[in-house]
Amino acid sequence: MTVRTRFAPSPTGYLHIGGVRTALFNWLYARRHGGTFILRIDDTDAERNVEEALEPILSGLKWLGIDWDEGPGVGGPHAPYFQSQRSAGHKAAVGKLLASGHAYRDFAKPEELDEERKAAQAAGKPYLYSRRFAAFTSDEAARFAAEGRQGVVRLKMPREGSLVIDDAVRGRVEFAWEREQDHVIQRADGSCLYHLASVVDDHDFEITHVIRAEEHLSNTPRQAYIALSLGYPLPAYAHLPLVAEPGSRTKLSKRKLAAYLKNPDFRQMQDHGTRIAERIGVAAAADTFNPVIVDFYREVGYLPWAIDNAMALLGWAYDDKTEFFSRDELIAAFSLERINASPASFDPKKLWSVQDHYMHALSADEKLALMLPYLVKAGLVSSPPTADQTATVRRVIEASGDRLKVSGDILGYADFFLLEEPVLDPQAVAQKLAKPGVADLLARYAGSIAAVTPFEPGPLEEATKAFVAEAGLKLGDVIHPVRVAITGKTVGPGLYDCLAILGASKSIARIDRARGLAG
RNA sequence: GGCCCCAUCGUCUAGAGGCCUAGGACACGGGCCUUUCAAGCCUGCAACCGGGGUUCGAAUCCCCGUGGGGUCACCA
Repeated sequence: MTVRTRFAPSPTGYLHIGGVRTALFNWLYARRHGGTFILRIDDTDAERNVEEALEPILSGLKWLGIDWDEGPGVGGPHAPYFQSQRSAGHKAAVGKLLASGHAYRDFAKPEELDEERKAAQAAGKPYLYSRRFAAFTSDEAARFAAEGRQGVVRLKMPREGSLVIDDAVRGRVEFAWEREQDHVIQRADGSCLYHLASVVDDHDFEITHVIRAEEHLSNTPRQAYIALSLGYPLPAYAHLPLVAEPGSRTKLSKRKLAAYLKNPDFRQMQDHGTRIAERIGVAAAADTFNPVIVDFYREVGYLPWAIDNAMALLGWAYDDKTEFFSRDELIAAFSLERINASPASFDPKKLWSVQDHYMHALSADEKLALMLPYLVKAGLVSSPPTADQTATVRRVIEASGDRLKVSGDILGYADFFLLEEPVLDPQAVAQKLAKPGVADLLARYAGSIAAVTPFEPGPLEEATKAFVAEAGLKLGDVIHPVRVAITGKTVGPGLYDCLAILGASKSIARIDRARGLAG
């Protein structure tokens, strides 16, 4: 049997990080078993701008390297892959269910249903529809319709016995049929609902493994009932643990963003990303740009595989020590058996550290290719960058080392080299420059390095140490004010690197100018 | 509330009856290195929800509590 899995997002306008985990696991399982990974768009709820709402999802998956074998853009033998375009099949299935007595037309009004529900509640009994307005024959249906009632189609759920599924993550799970409601599968307007459509499409697509989040576990009985009634074989089920909020076990939801922002780690990640976004002209409104949404990571310059690797670790582990996997290694290592059953909370710090690890592993040239576009977008280099600019940025990247955690971080490390004048951080100026004697110190230091040749880190270090020794100072006494003088900041690459990258004339000019601000 | 799921350091997890004095990673604390900030190295702190069984032996199996979560739409 060829493994066939699917990810079936609704066009909501953004790709949620929890959805990424579900997509990733489906993809990994298919790849692991030489199977097929299918992308289906569950758009039965007829939204207005499906295309617009779908784009971020498709581009997000592509960016993450989660490629699909069948679906939008690539087609496939079971096209179309949009649920809204498969309604004929859904309606035919409803017809079959009706004909076989597994479903019925129902003419109850919402308020009548409410009444029953309330009565059951008052009696302290579990609610079960009386089927009072069920029409099992066309005569009955005609009579109800004559009363001006509207008909929907409901599942005629069994009222005894139970369903047992063998979930790949949870093991044996049993549901009593009598606890299941007669769910609506077709609306009065003839359109079909998700559960029906999903089961029919899964069967049409020959899906062998339904791998989805745990929130769907309690939907399984009605779906299994539909499948069984239609004579479909049941797929294997694997219900993944929920991706929970940072520091909690509650399902991660985009709607609760305000609460997440109270989490210091989440907040820090958000603020860091927002700072970068603002500099490159990306709209960074918190509700559309935050660490729950994949676009956030792409815009800010995280590495896609870092996100994948980090998400794979949410609810799954290979062993007691391996955490980093290449794409091929992850595929080879992945199995449903090793999925954990308990909810896993999303930890921004952990994601950050995985990102750090992968950024760390990149060569200067690889970083250059990723980071240069950020400088272009921020207007710090021309488009395309000149050879000089590129060379400077490359040196900055080398000098910055592991300080650059995401591609967008280059903005804060390269700007003072690329700008004619550094932007001075007032606090840095107050702390390091505005001290008595600093102006004089800077003048003497500028003089002492003016003649250094070549103007490179090694000789500069020697000259600086000699200067310090002669003046009877500590190294820090010189380095801190000089750093602020030439970069405007207190943090950055090593000072000798900064001087060398900037060059003798610019360095000395900046030191001279900073004397005006010094004490 | 009914049904279902879950329960090991703050977080992600390893652990399928003895390898457990419970391992790893992130975070956190201390130290080294050091011109800032990172990185790196050393080191420390920190968990089996509770109670009953079963067993020579339980984090692991069973039961009962407790706690947390999901779900109960003419949403997906």
